[in-house]
Amino acid sequence: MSKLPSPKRDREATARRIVEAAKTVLARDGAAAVGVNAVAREAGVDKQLIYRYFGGLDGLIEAAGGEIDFWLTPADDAHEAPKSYGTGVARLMRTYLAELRGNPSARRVLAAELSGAGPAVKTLSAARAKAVGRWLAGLRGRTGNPPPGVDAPALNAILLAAIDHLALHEAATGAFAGLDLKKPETWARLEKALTDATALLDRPRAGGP
Amino acid sequence: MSKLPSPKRDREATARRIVEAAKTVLARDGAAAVGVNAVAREAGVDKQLIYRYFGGLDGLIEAAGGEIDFWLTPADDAHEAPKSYGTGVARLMRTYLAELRGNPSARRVLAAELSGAGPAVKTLSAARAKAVGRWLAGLRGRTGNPPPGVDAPALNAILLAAIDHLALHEAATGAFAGLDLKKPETWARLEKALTDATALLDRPRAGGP
DNA sequence: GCAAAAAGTCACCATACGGTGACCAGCCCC
DNA sequence: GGGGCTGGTCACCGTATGGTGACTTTTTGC
Repeated sequence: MSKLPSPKRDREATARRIVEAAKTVLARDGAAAVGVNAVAREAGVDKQLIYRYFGGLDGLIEAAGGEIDFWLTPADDAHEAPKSYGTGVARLMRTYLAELRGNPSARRVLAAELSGAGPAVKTLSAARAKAVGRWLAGLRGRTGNPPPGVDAPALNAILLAAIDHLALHEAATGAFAGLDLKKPETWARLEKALTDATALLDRPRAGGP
Repeated sequence: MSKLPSPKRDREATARRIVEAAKTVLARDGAAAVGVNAVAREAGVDKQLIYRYFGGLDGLIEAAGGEIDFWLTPADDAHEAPKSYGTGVARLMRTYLAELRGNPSARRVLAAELSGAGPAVKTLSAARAKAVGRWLAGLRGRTGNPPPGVDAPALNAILLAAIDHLALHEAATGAFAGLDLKKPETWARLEKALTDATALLDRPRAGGP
């Protein structure tokens, strides 16, 4: 047998385990905790291997960053076409919000981007930006373009930013701007307000008819 | 001379310097950097004093947290009453956005809340929540209440969350949801979209007349 | 079969951290 | 003056980090 490596002493498998451990640590303990020792410990491997295989933490992060789609399981609920661009966005926002609130790992990655900790940031946010872009483009393909005179990208960005921020605050502080984010009814109100805001996407002008 | 303490060996002054140093470190290096050693070094003081005067890091944070209004120089532009609740909120949001974008220390504190690093979070966010609450209440006092049927707190929270998040992303990654946050025209678009969204605050119902 | 290369492990270094105890140096008051 | 008291400093401990060199064990190629 020439090509199949025996189960032990397999470089590729070990490198994979290291990358996986890095993602795990990032998701579980946050960006600040991602270090050579912690990752090696998580992987059950000597940290020396990280230096050998990836040239250090930076290389590891770069390698791991490329694999981070795991946190945006897109939930492509494309099964039926929405009535309008705005209602499509509304549904997408609700889906995204639910996904984010139920996914601590995703929130950790989100927070990591903001903290600006280390070189992980740019690779992570680049990957995420691409995913979000693809996502919105897909929606536009399904529902047609928003009406002219409406700056859909700007409004979408605002809604997404709000969702990200509120989900982050739910986990970090449990409150925001006087709202108790631990109560389910607060989230119902926020969801409704979010949905109402998407109505702006379907008007030719914000001022009304 | 009975009451004036000599320039050295003044407990109150030293304690003040320590608190000041803590705030400086927090604003300059972020929440993760706030530690006994770093603060003592910044204050030019032995860390032992931190334990003696504040009982440790937690006490210090608590003492410093109470003083943190510095980053929300409120810019109380109350000089003239706005036409409606919505336009008042719009102006307030614009002011807040400008303040936040121009104040790196404020952003650091904001990010600190999200990172959930250490015990600083809860005191900080509590102080901030109180300030924001006072702020919005003041506005309501000047412009009257929003029309019924509009969930103003929820929408305000969404707008504030979006502003926070976008300002944070400008500093951390320079982009969000496909928008280039380094270009001034992007911010003009966002400001306009934000302003448009505040129009929802003046309608009795989001669905139109 | 055997040597070389590769995979994995161990021991160590310098540094920094949070935390604690002992030690000086002024001040106040009896 | 001579205790106390208190503000301030120094030295140290245990632990954890990032990083490096030397070592052993396995796999591979000839």
